[in-house]
Amino acid sequence: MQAEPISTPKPQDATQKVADALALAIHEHRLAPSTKLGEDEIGEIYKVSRTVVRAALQSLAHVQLVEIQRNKGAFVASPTPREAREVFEARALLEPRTARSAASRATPRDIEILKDHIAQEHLALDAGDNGRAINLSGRFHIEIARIADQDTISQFIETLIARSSLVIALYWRRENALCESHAHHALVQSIADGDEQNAEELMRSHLVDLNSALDLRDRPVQAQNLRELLRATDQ
Amino acid sequence: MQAEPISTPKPQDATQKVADALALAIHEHRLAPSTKLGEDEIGEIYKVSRTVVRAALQSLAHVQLVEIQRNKGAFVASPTPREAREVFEARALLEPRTARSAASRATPRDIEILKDHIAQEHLALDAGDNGRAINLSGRFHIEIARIADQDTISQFIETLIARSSLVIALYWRRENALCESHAHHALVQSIADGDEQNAEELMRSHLVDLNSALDLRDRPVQAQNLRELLRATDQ
DNA sequence: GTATTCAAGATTGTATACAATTATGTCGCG
DNA sequence: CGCGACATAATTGTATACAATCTTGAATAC
Repeated sequence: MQAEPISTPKPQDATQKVADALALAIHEHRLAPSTKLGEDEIGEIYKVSRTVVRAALQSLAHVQLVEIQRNKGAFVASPTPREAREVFEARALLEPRTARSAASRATPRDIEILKDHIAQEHLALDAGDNGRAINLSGRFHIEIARIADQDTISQFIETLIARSSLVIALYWRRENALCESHAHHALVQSIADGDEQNAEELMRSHLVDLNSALDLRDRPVQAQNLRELLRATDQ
Repeated sequence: MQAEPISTPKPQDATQKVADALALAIHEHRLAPSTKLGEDEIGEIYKVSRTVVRAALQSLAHVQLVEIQRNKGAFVASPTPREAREVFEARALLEPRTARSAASRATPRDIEILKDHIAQEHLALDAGDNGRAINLSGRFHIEIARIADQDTISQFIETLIARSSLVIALYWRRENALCESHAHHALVQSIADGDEQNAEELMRSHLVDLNSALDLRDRPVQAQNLRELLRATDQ
């Protein structure tokens, strides 16, 4: 645990705190896809009422980190291969442009932040904390979007990266996420240089690399629909 | 005094119904930007509790149709010129690609639907129902995204078009929205022909046209911060 | 007459209570 | 022994109650 901006003493929005905590757990792969998120259970954990928990869960459902089934409850989302493909297609559409824009706008301070992200990512990897590394890797992309100074598109990218974390949890096949670090480093370099063309191209190829590290062949999904599946196939 | 006329037809999700009703009202410009949306008031109108109303408002806040200020309440969103610009920039980034994809996938049934949309839009315009016309015009774009069969990007476009409705309410300067109808008609033609290149280009220029019909020069925003503004300037 | 303070009213934030739906486990029948 | 129906438990959906915060307005001091 490092110095994080914990400026939320208590009288701050409790809903946001719960949503953030759950999102972090999902991003760090501590909560696996299809995990049931009972309202009472979460409320007990965070010492808040179901009212607050429900608001948090709905918030997460809006960015598709959780799926809410009426009268059934909330579950950590479990993207289908199709959804996984779409997420990365959308990223391929948005992020290269964003990287270009970031290259044209980045301040020295921004570069510092990006390099810091990479450093922390390395630390997490060395410490074997894969979950944290994945989260940091995602936040690196979010940071670039922030630098690009396009709030609307940044928000989209943020949700896409959140979902990417789930996609990775489900469909990642390679063990070495190291290629990423190299790609990120090169990206920062081109952004620092203000080389828009290169930044855009590096981001594009980086996303292609990420995508190629996924195995999106259909698999009949796991826990969530398990009961329905078994009942349907009726073996 | 609990006796109500007949059934309280609430088999379906009440929250969604309230959210849809409010969204429609906003899209049709019956609710102006910065309008206060009191929870009790809305609850009384739709005969539901504040619990449901709050969920609906939060849902709308997620797509930025309303803005929620802590301890202050919910207001119909009032995009700044910057936000307005960003919304259309994002549309320019996403929709041409979507139109291309739609051109490659559209079925005869899809073409029927699109043409029907245009027809209804004409009817609304002739009837002088501007709100409905604007809403239909937006849904035309959403329909194209649906045909493109990319759910993730479609969702983004849907929120962008929703916000566009607010932008138009605030910054539209031309009276004649007729140009749109023509543009839509040409778009359908190219999609029906499967002419991907043309569809993409037509969508691009259509969005440029729309954007050029906006007057995004800053104006000190209106009602919402009015009180704060007056108190700050202290005249 | 203007400005400041403070108390009452109104509105939102959160917790709890009740209703509706779904899941589970037992009993009885074939 | 397996299957299905029913009762019970658990969970979610909705409503209401209470607490915290903000707004409003009036009384008072200057």
